Amino acid sequence: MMDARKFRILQAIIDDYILTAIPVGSRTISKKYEMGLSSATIRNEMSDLEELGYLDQPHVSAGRIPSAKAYRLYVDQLLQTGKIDSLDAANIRSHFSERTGKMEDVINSAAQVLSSITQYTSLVMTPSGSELTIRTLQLVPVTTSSALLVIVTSGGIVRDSVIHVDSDLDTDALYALSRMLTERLSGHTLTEALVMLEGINREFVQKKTVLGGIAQQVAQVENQQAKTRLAFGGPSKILNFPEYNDVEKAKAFLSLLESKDALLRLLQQHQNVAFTVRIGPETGVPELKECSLVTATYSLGDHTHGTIGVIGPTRMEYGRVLSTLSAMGDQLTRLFSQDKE
Amino acid sequence: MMDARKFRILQAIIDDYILTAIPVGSRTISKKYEMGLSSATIRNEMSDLEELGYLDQPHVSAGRIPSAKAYRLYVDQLLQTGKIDSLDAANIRSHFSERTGKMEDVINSAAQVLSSITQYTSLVMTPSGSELTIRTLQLVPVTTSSALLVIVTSGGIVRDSVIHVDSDLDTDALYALSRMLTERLSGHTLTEALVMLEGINREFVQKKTVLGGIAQQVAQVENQQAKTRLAFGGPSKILNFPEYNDVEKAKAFLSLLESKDALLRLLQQHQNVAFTVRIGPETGVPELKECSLVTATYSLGDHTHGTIGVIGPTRMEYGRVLSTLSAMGDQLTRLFSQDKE
DNA sequence: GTTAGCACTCACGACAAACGAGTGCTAACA
DNA sequence: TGTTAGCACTCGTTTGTCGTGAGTGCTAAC
Repeated sequence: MMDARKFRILQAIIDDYILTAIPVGSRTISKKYEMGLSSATIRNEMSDLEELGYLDQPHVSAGRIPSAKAYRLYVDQLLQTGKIDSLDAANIRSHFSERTGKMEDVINSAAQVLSSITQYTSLVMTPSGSELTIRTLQLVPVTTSSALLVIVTSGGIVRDSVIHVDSDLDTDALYALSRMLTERLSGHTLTEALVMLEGINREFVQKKTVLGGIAQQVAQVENQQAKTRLAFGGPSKILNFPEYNDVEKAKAFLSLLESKDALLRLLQQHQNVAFTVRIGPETGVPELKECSLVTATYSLGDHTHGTIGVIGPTRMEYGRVLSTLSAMGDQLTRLFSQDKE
Repeated sequence: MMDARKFRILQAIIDDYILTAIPVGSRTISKKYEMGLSSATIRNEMSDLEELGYLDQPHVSAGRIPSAKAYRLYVDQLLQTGKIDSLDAANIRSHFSERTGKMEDVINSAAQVLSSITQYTSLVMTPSGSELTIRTLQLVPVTTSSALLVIVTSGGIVRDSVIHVDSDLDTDALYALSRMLTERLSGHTLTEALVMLEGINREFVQKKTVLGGIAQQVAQVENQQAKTRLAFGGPSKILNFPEYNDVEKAKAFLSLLESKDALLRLLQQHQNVAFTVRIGPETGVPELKECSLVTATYSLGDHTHGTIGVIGPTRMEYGRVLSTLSAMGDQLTRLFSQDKE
């Protein structure tokens, strides 16, 4: 039913459609891609391919366009043969030299680079808070009644937020408290830390306000709000593609991006797989039914993984995107493993 | 040449056009806005107004649309009579209750609220670094060779970034250094601090790496990169307006937003004026020649000012936007003056 | 199994006609 | 002298028609 020749033809159709975004006809295939077959033969094969569900026909007098099922086949093939070369590695390294160690800056910068290389909208996500272990806690006075709580976690990730503190705590007292907390909590995950903080809270009742604030903040870091965990690059890049020439569609897409929570959920779905390709309806998000989402992961060295990804039209250059993501993932992994020392 | 009646007619035309975005004809004015005048009279007046440069005519059989000059007159009138009521104050307060003290969070949240109330794209900018005075400096160890430099400035603004440190400095040493630096630099502006750091650097030659890193970072905070100083809300809101139904225009607009530097420059131009209204070409930015930019300022209590603004089509609801900005400015000012204590 | 040929379908662009919103001008009116 | 009714005119928009061409499916011959 699906022999090698059909597959070659399907591949040609997909390649052509990815390039041009216009429905491809039998003549195009027989002439542009040297198959040694006449258009009539191609036509018969295309008819079969349509029956098998790999091709759609916008209307009877137009060419065919690949279905989601076709892209799925195409991508599976791509992943299997593993033609993912890390050619762009050098390119990425050159763009990505600035070594600020702050997590937020890193993911922003990574997203920027990713979208400028791929020319698609890109997403970069930090590991979920619950997987991280604490390295240092420190309180920095801001006003007499508030302080900045800095939490340094494994992989050199820094999170901070302002909390209320009892006003009788001066800089030195805050520092002492910080050292105590660091000593006790260091090496534990945020989830564990939360439990331990309960105990500490009972122990130092007179410091209730601060400790309560800290616990609250740790909890917030744990199920981190979308805003800081997710960065994206080139959101308006989607407008470069003819399938988004419709303003309504564009608005729906951009609005989706603005509500980062939905995206976070999407990226978190398959957090442990090295590569993920979700094509059109496979994303499960109505706004993305004409988009594909390709993701890869990077490692922080200690079993925690972050996710990077690219969103574009279903007729995405999967090969190029996959290899770029792969290279970027490696780069990020290297960056964070350096930090560990 | 420009009597009261003409002005009333012009105002009606502007109001109508702001509402509908379609060229308004003489009949509409005479019927919808009860002028007690026939369409023929209005017609004569409109002809005069066009000659005076207040109205444009897309083509001969269409109605008239207000020119930039007309909006200018309209807005000046608005500002003069000062009909800017802070009606939305309660609304803003309700949206804006969360009191995280971190500057980045505050401006993001403010931008969000602003765009959700006005339904335009909003901008919120922190004061420029050079105006701020230092309150606290603190180093938090991240890895053995890097630390997070936290700079707390006047108004409770917190900036942080990772720097390299000499590896022989442990947590306590970093703390001691932090206290010393805070004691010396506290109360000085960032610009002054830079000069002083040079001196300190000569004094403690053995701490060259850290001090150098700090100086570099202070300098970077001073002419702060756009990324952290500027937040915007609802970037895709512009797509709701028919004048941006063209994908090309939309792309140009969104790309401009993505390069935050250009916007920063624009917002900084009139930093000290309470209100600014720049209409179409007045912005000086080609991409914004069909947009208006309205800004207001908020105060951090100590002579430093931040800017908030709204970008929308030239037919913007100036009155509503101005009063919303005014209310939001007050709210932010109050927020930061609380922080001061 | 492959291919040439041919009738058929149908989106798309061009062109024309009908439409109508809005104008400017003129003449009559208060 | 200012206002208004009336009317011819303009011109963008809408609607309809038609020709064109890309592409198809089917049939028959190789």
